[in-house]
Amino acid sequence: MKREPKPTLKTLALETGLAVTTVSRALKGAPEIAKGTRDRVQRAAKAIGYVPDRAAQRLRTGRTNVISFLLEPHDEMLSFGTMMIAGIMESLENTSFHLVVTPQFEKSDPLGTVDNIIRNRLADGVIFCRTTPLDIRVRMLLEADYPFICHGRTELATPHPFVDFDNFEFALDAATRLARQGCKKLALLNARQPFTFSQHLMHGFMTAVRESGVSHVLPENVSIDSAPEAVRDTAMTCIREQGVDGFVCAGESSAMAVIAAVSDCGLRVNEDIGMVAKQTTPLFGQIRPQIDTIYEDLTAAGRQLGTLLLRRIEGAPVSELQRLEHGEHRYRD
Amino acid sequence: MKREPKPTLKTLALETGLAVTTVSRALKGAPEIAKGTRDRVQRAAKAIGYVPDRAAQRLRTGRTNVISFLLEPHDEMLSFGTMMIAGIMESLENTSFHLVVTPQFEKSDPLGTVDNIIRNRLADGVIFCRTTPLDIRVRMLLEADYPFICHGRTELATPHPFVDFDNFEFALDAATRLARQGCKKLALLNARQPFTFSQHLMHGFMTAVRESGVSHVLPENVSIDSAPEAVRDTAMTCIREQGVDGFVCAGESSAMAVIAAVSDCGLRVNEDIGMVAKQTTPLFGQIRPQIDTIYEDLTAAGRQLGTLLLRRIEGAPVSELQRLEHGEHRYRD
DNA sequence: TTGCAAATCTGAAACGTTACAAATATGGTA
DNA sequence: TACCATATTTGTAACGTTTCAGATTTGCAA
Repeated sequence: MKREPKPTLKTLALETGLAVTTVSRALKGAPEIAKGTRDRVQRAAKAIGYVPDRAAQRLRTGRTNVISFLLEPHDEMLSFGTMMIAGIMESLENTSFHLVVTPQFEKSDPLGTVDNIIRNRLADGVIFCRTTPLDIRVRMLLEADYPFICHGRTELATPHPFVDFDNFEFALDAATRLARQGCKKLALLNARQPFTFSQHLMHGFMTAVRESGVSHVLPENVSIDSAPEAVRDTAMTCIREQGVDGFVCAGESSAMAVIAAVSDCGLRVNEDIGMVAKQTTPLFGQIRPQIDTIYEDLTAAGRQLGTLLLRRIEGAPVSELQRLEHGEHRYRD
Repeated sequence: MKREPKPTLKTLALETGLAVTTVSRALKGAPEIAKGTRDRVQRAAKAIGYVPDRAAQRLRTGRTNVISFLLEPHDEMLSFGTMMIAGIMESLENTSFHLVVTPQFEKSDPLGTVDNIIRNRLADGVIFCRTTPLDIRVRMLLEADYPFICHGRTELATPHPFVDFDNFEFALDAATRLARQGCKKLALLNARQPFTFSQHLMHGFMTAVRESGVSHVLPENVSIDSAPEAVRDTAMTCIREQGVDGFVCAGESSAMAVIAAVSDCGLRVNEDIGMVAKQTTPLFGQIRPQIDTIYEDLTAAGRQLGTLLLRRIEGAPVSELQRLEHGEHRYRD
């Protein structure tokens, strides 16, 4: 690998006849460096294309200029990761931060992953998703006073930065709409138990059920993380054996499975069986028959997560770093 | 942020009564360190949870222990990124490498991104996708003799590592199948021109068309990157005005758009209009009506990319670092 | 002219690691 | 016992940056 020596502060010092220290300070615009010198150094730096060495900076200052994003690679929603990442990247543009994606296989203890980051100062801040009510990662990071932000809320007493989607509202609106459409028995295809947002979904769903007086079913063996085949089978059982005529789907994947189930039952979506699903990709608007959806913008969420985390790193108070986003109705009519 | 001082080589040296140098070499199992000493040091390291400081190593050795993955965040196939990343991560497990995702907005010059990586040695190796026949990134990296691997091939004279999917074969098989099913006029929903694999697709498609004597259409205003609405409109035009009765879809998103188009024309997929699509997510198996697909395993591709790149970094010859993967037929019968 | 504060600039040390040359210990042979 | 080769360990320097304390220069009042 060819390597013409990279320009360093020393190069610049030689070039300008100044001391390394002076060059360093001039580049970051320190006020005790004469204006003329500052300009001269900065011009020289631009000219030879100087960029500070991250490793050296990191070694010296302890700042890594890295944001670590914990990703469960086999997430049910494949597009989830990319959209989040796209958003985070946008928020990091024009900063010196790099985005490191750290695998967090669910079975392998999240503890180890986070502990590793904390103890070896692998990042200046951490972002993660799929938050649980008593999330161990949140507890560890709070304990270490390490900057982080998560997608989803916890039930912990200590407030912490988060970005969440209002899943209560989503499920409430969705179920209410189905009831208004005349559905008599609703099913909720929920997220997996451990995640906080599954409780929000459930709560919203049950509130609507109660308010509108319809009956309901909560399939237990299956979640939006389950294999689509399993979801489809469960949905068919709901339809055939339990008289369900309306589904609230918390994910696109399970929505497709429900559509498949309806079709495989010889019934028609919307006509015979009502559906409202959460939509997170534009793609889903092309599904036929079209269904009512409520849109969650994950790229925007990623952008928020990144932006707020940067603020957190700069020391902003937690109270300014909490966001609850709302869904956008995309109903057919 | 609480910081109990991280154990370093010095800590270990004090603890064991050895010199820092000795500790360093003992930890990497250098043969000139007495067996007993090595064991002692390694045990001590384990005990206090010593992990070498990445910044210091990087500064000293020039090795970054970083793989940079160039990602176009607004890719047409949202799941693409996550699946690739999942694969790359798997290949990096149990190595000291971290995965840095570097944004590569298509309009913003890829030149800058790659040049930055090369000049500032931001990574030990680079992975990217959406390769073009005369890909500028490939040329720059070859020129700099910088380790990299790409998803897709080029037409450059210098051989280089790659992992590609046999899109020629895919399009050939898909079109042939449609012709056998009795379709008379086929359309190819291709990738965008600039990418090498669009030529492979075209070539495979045309070969099948020629061999089976059917007629064909190559919609030009639209690609698998286009908005689904545009694809759908084009597909409807194909069906209504050009008599197309079979589609080869190079992507899931456009496949859904075609299904929508067929449905919106009041026709039935498979019965009236034949389709074969490339499938890259399990989700797509739930689409109704079911359609014939050929499966491309992107996670496996990511795994390959990572593994081969690591070999490249270790100096393996290019000839061992080229792979062409084949699709897996998922036909309905 | 002298003195002194303010304005600029500089040198040395340190972050944690590895490479190199050199020092010491060990064992065996003359 | 003296000596040398081998085995093992050590000290120093360097990677590129920032920080700290200190050095030099400048301008101006006395």
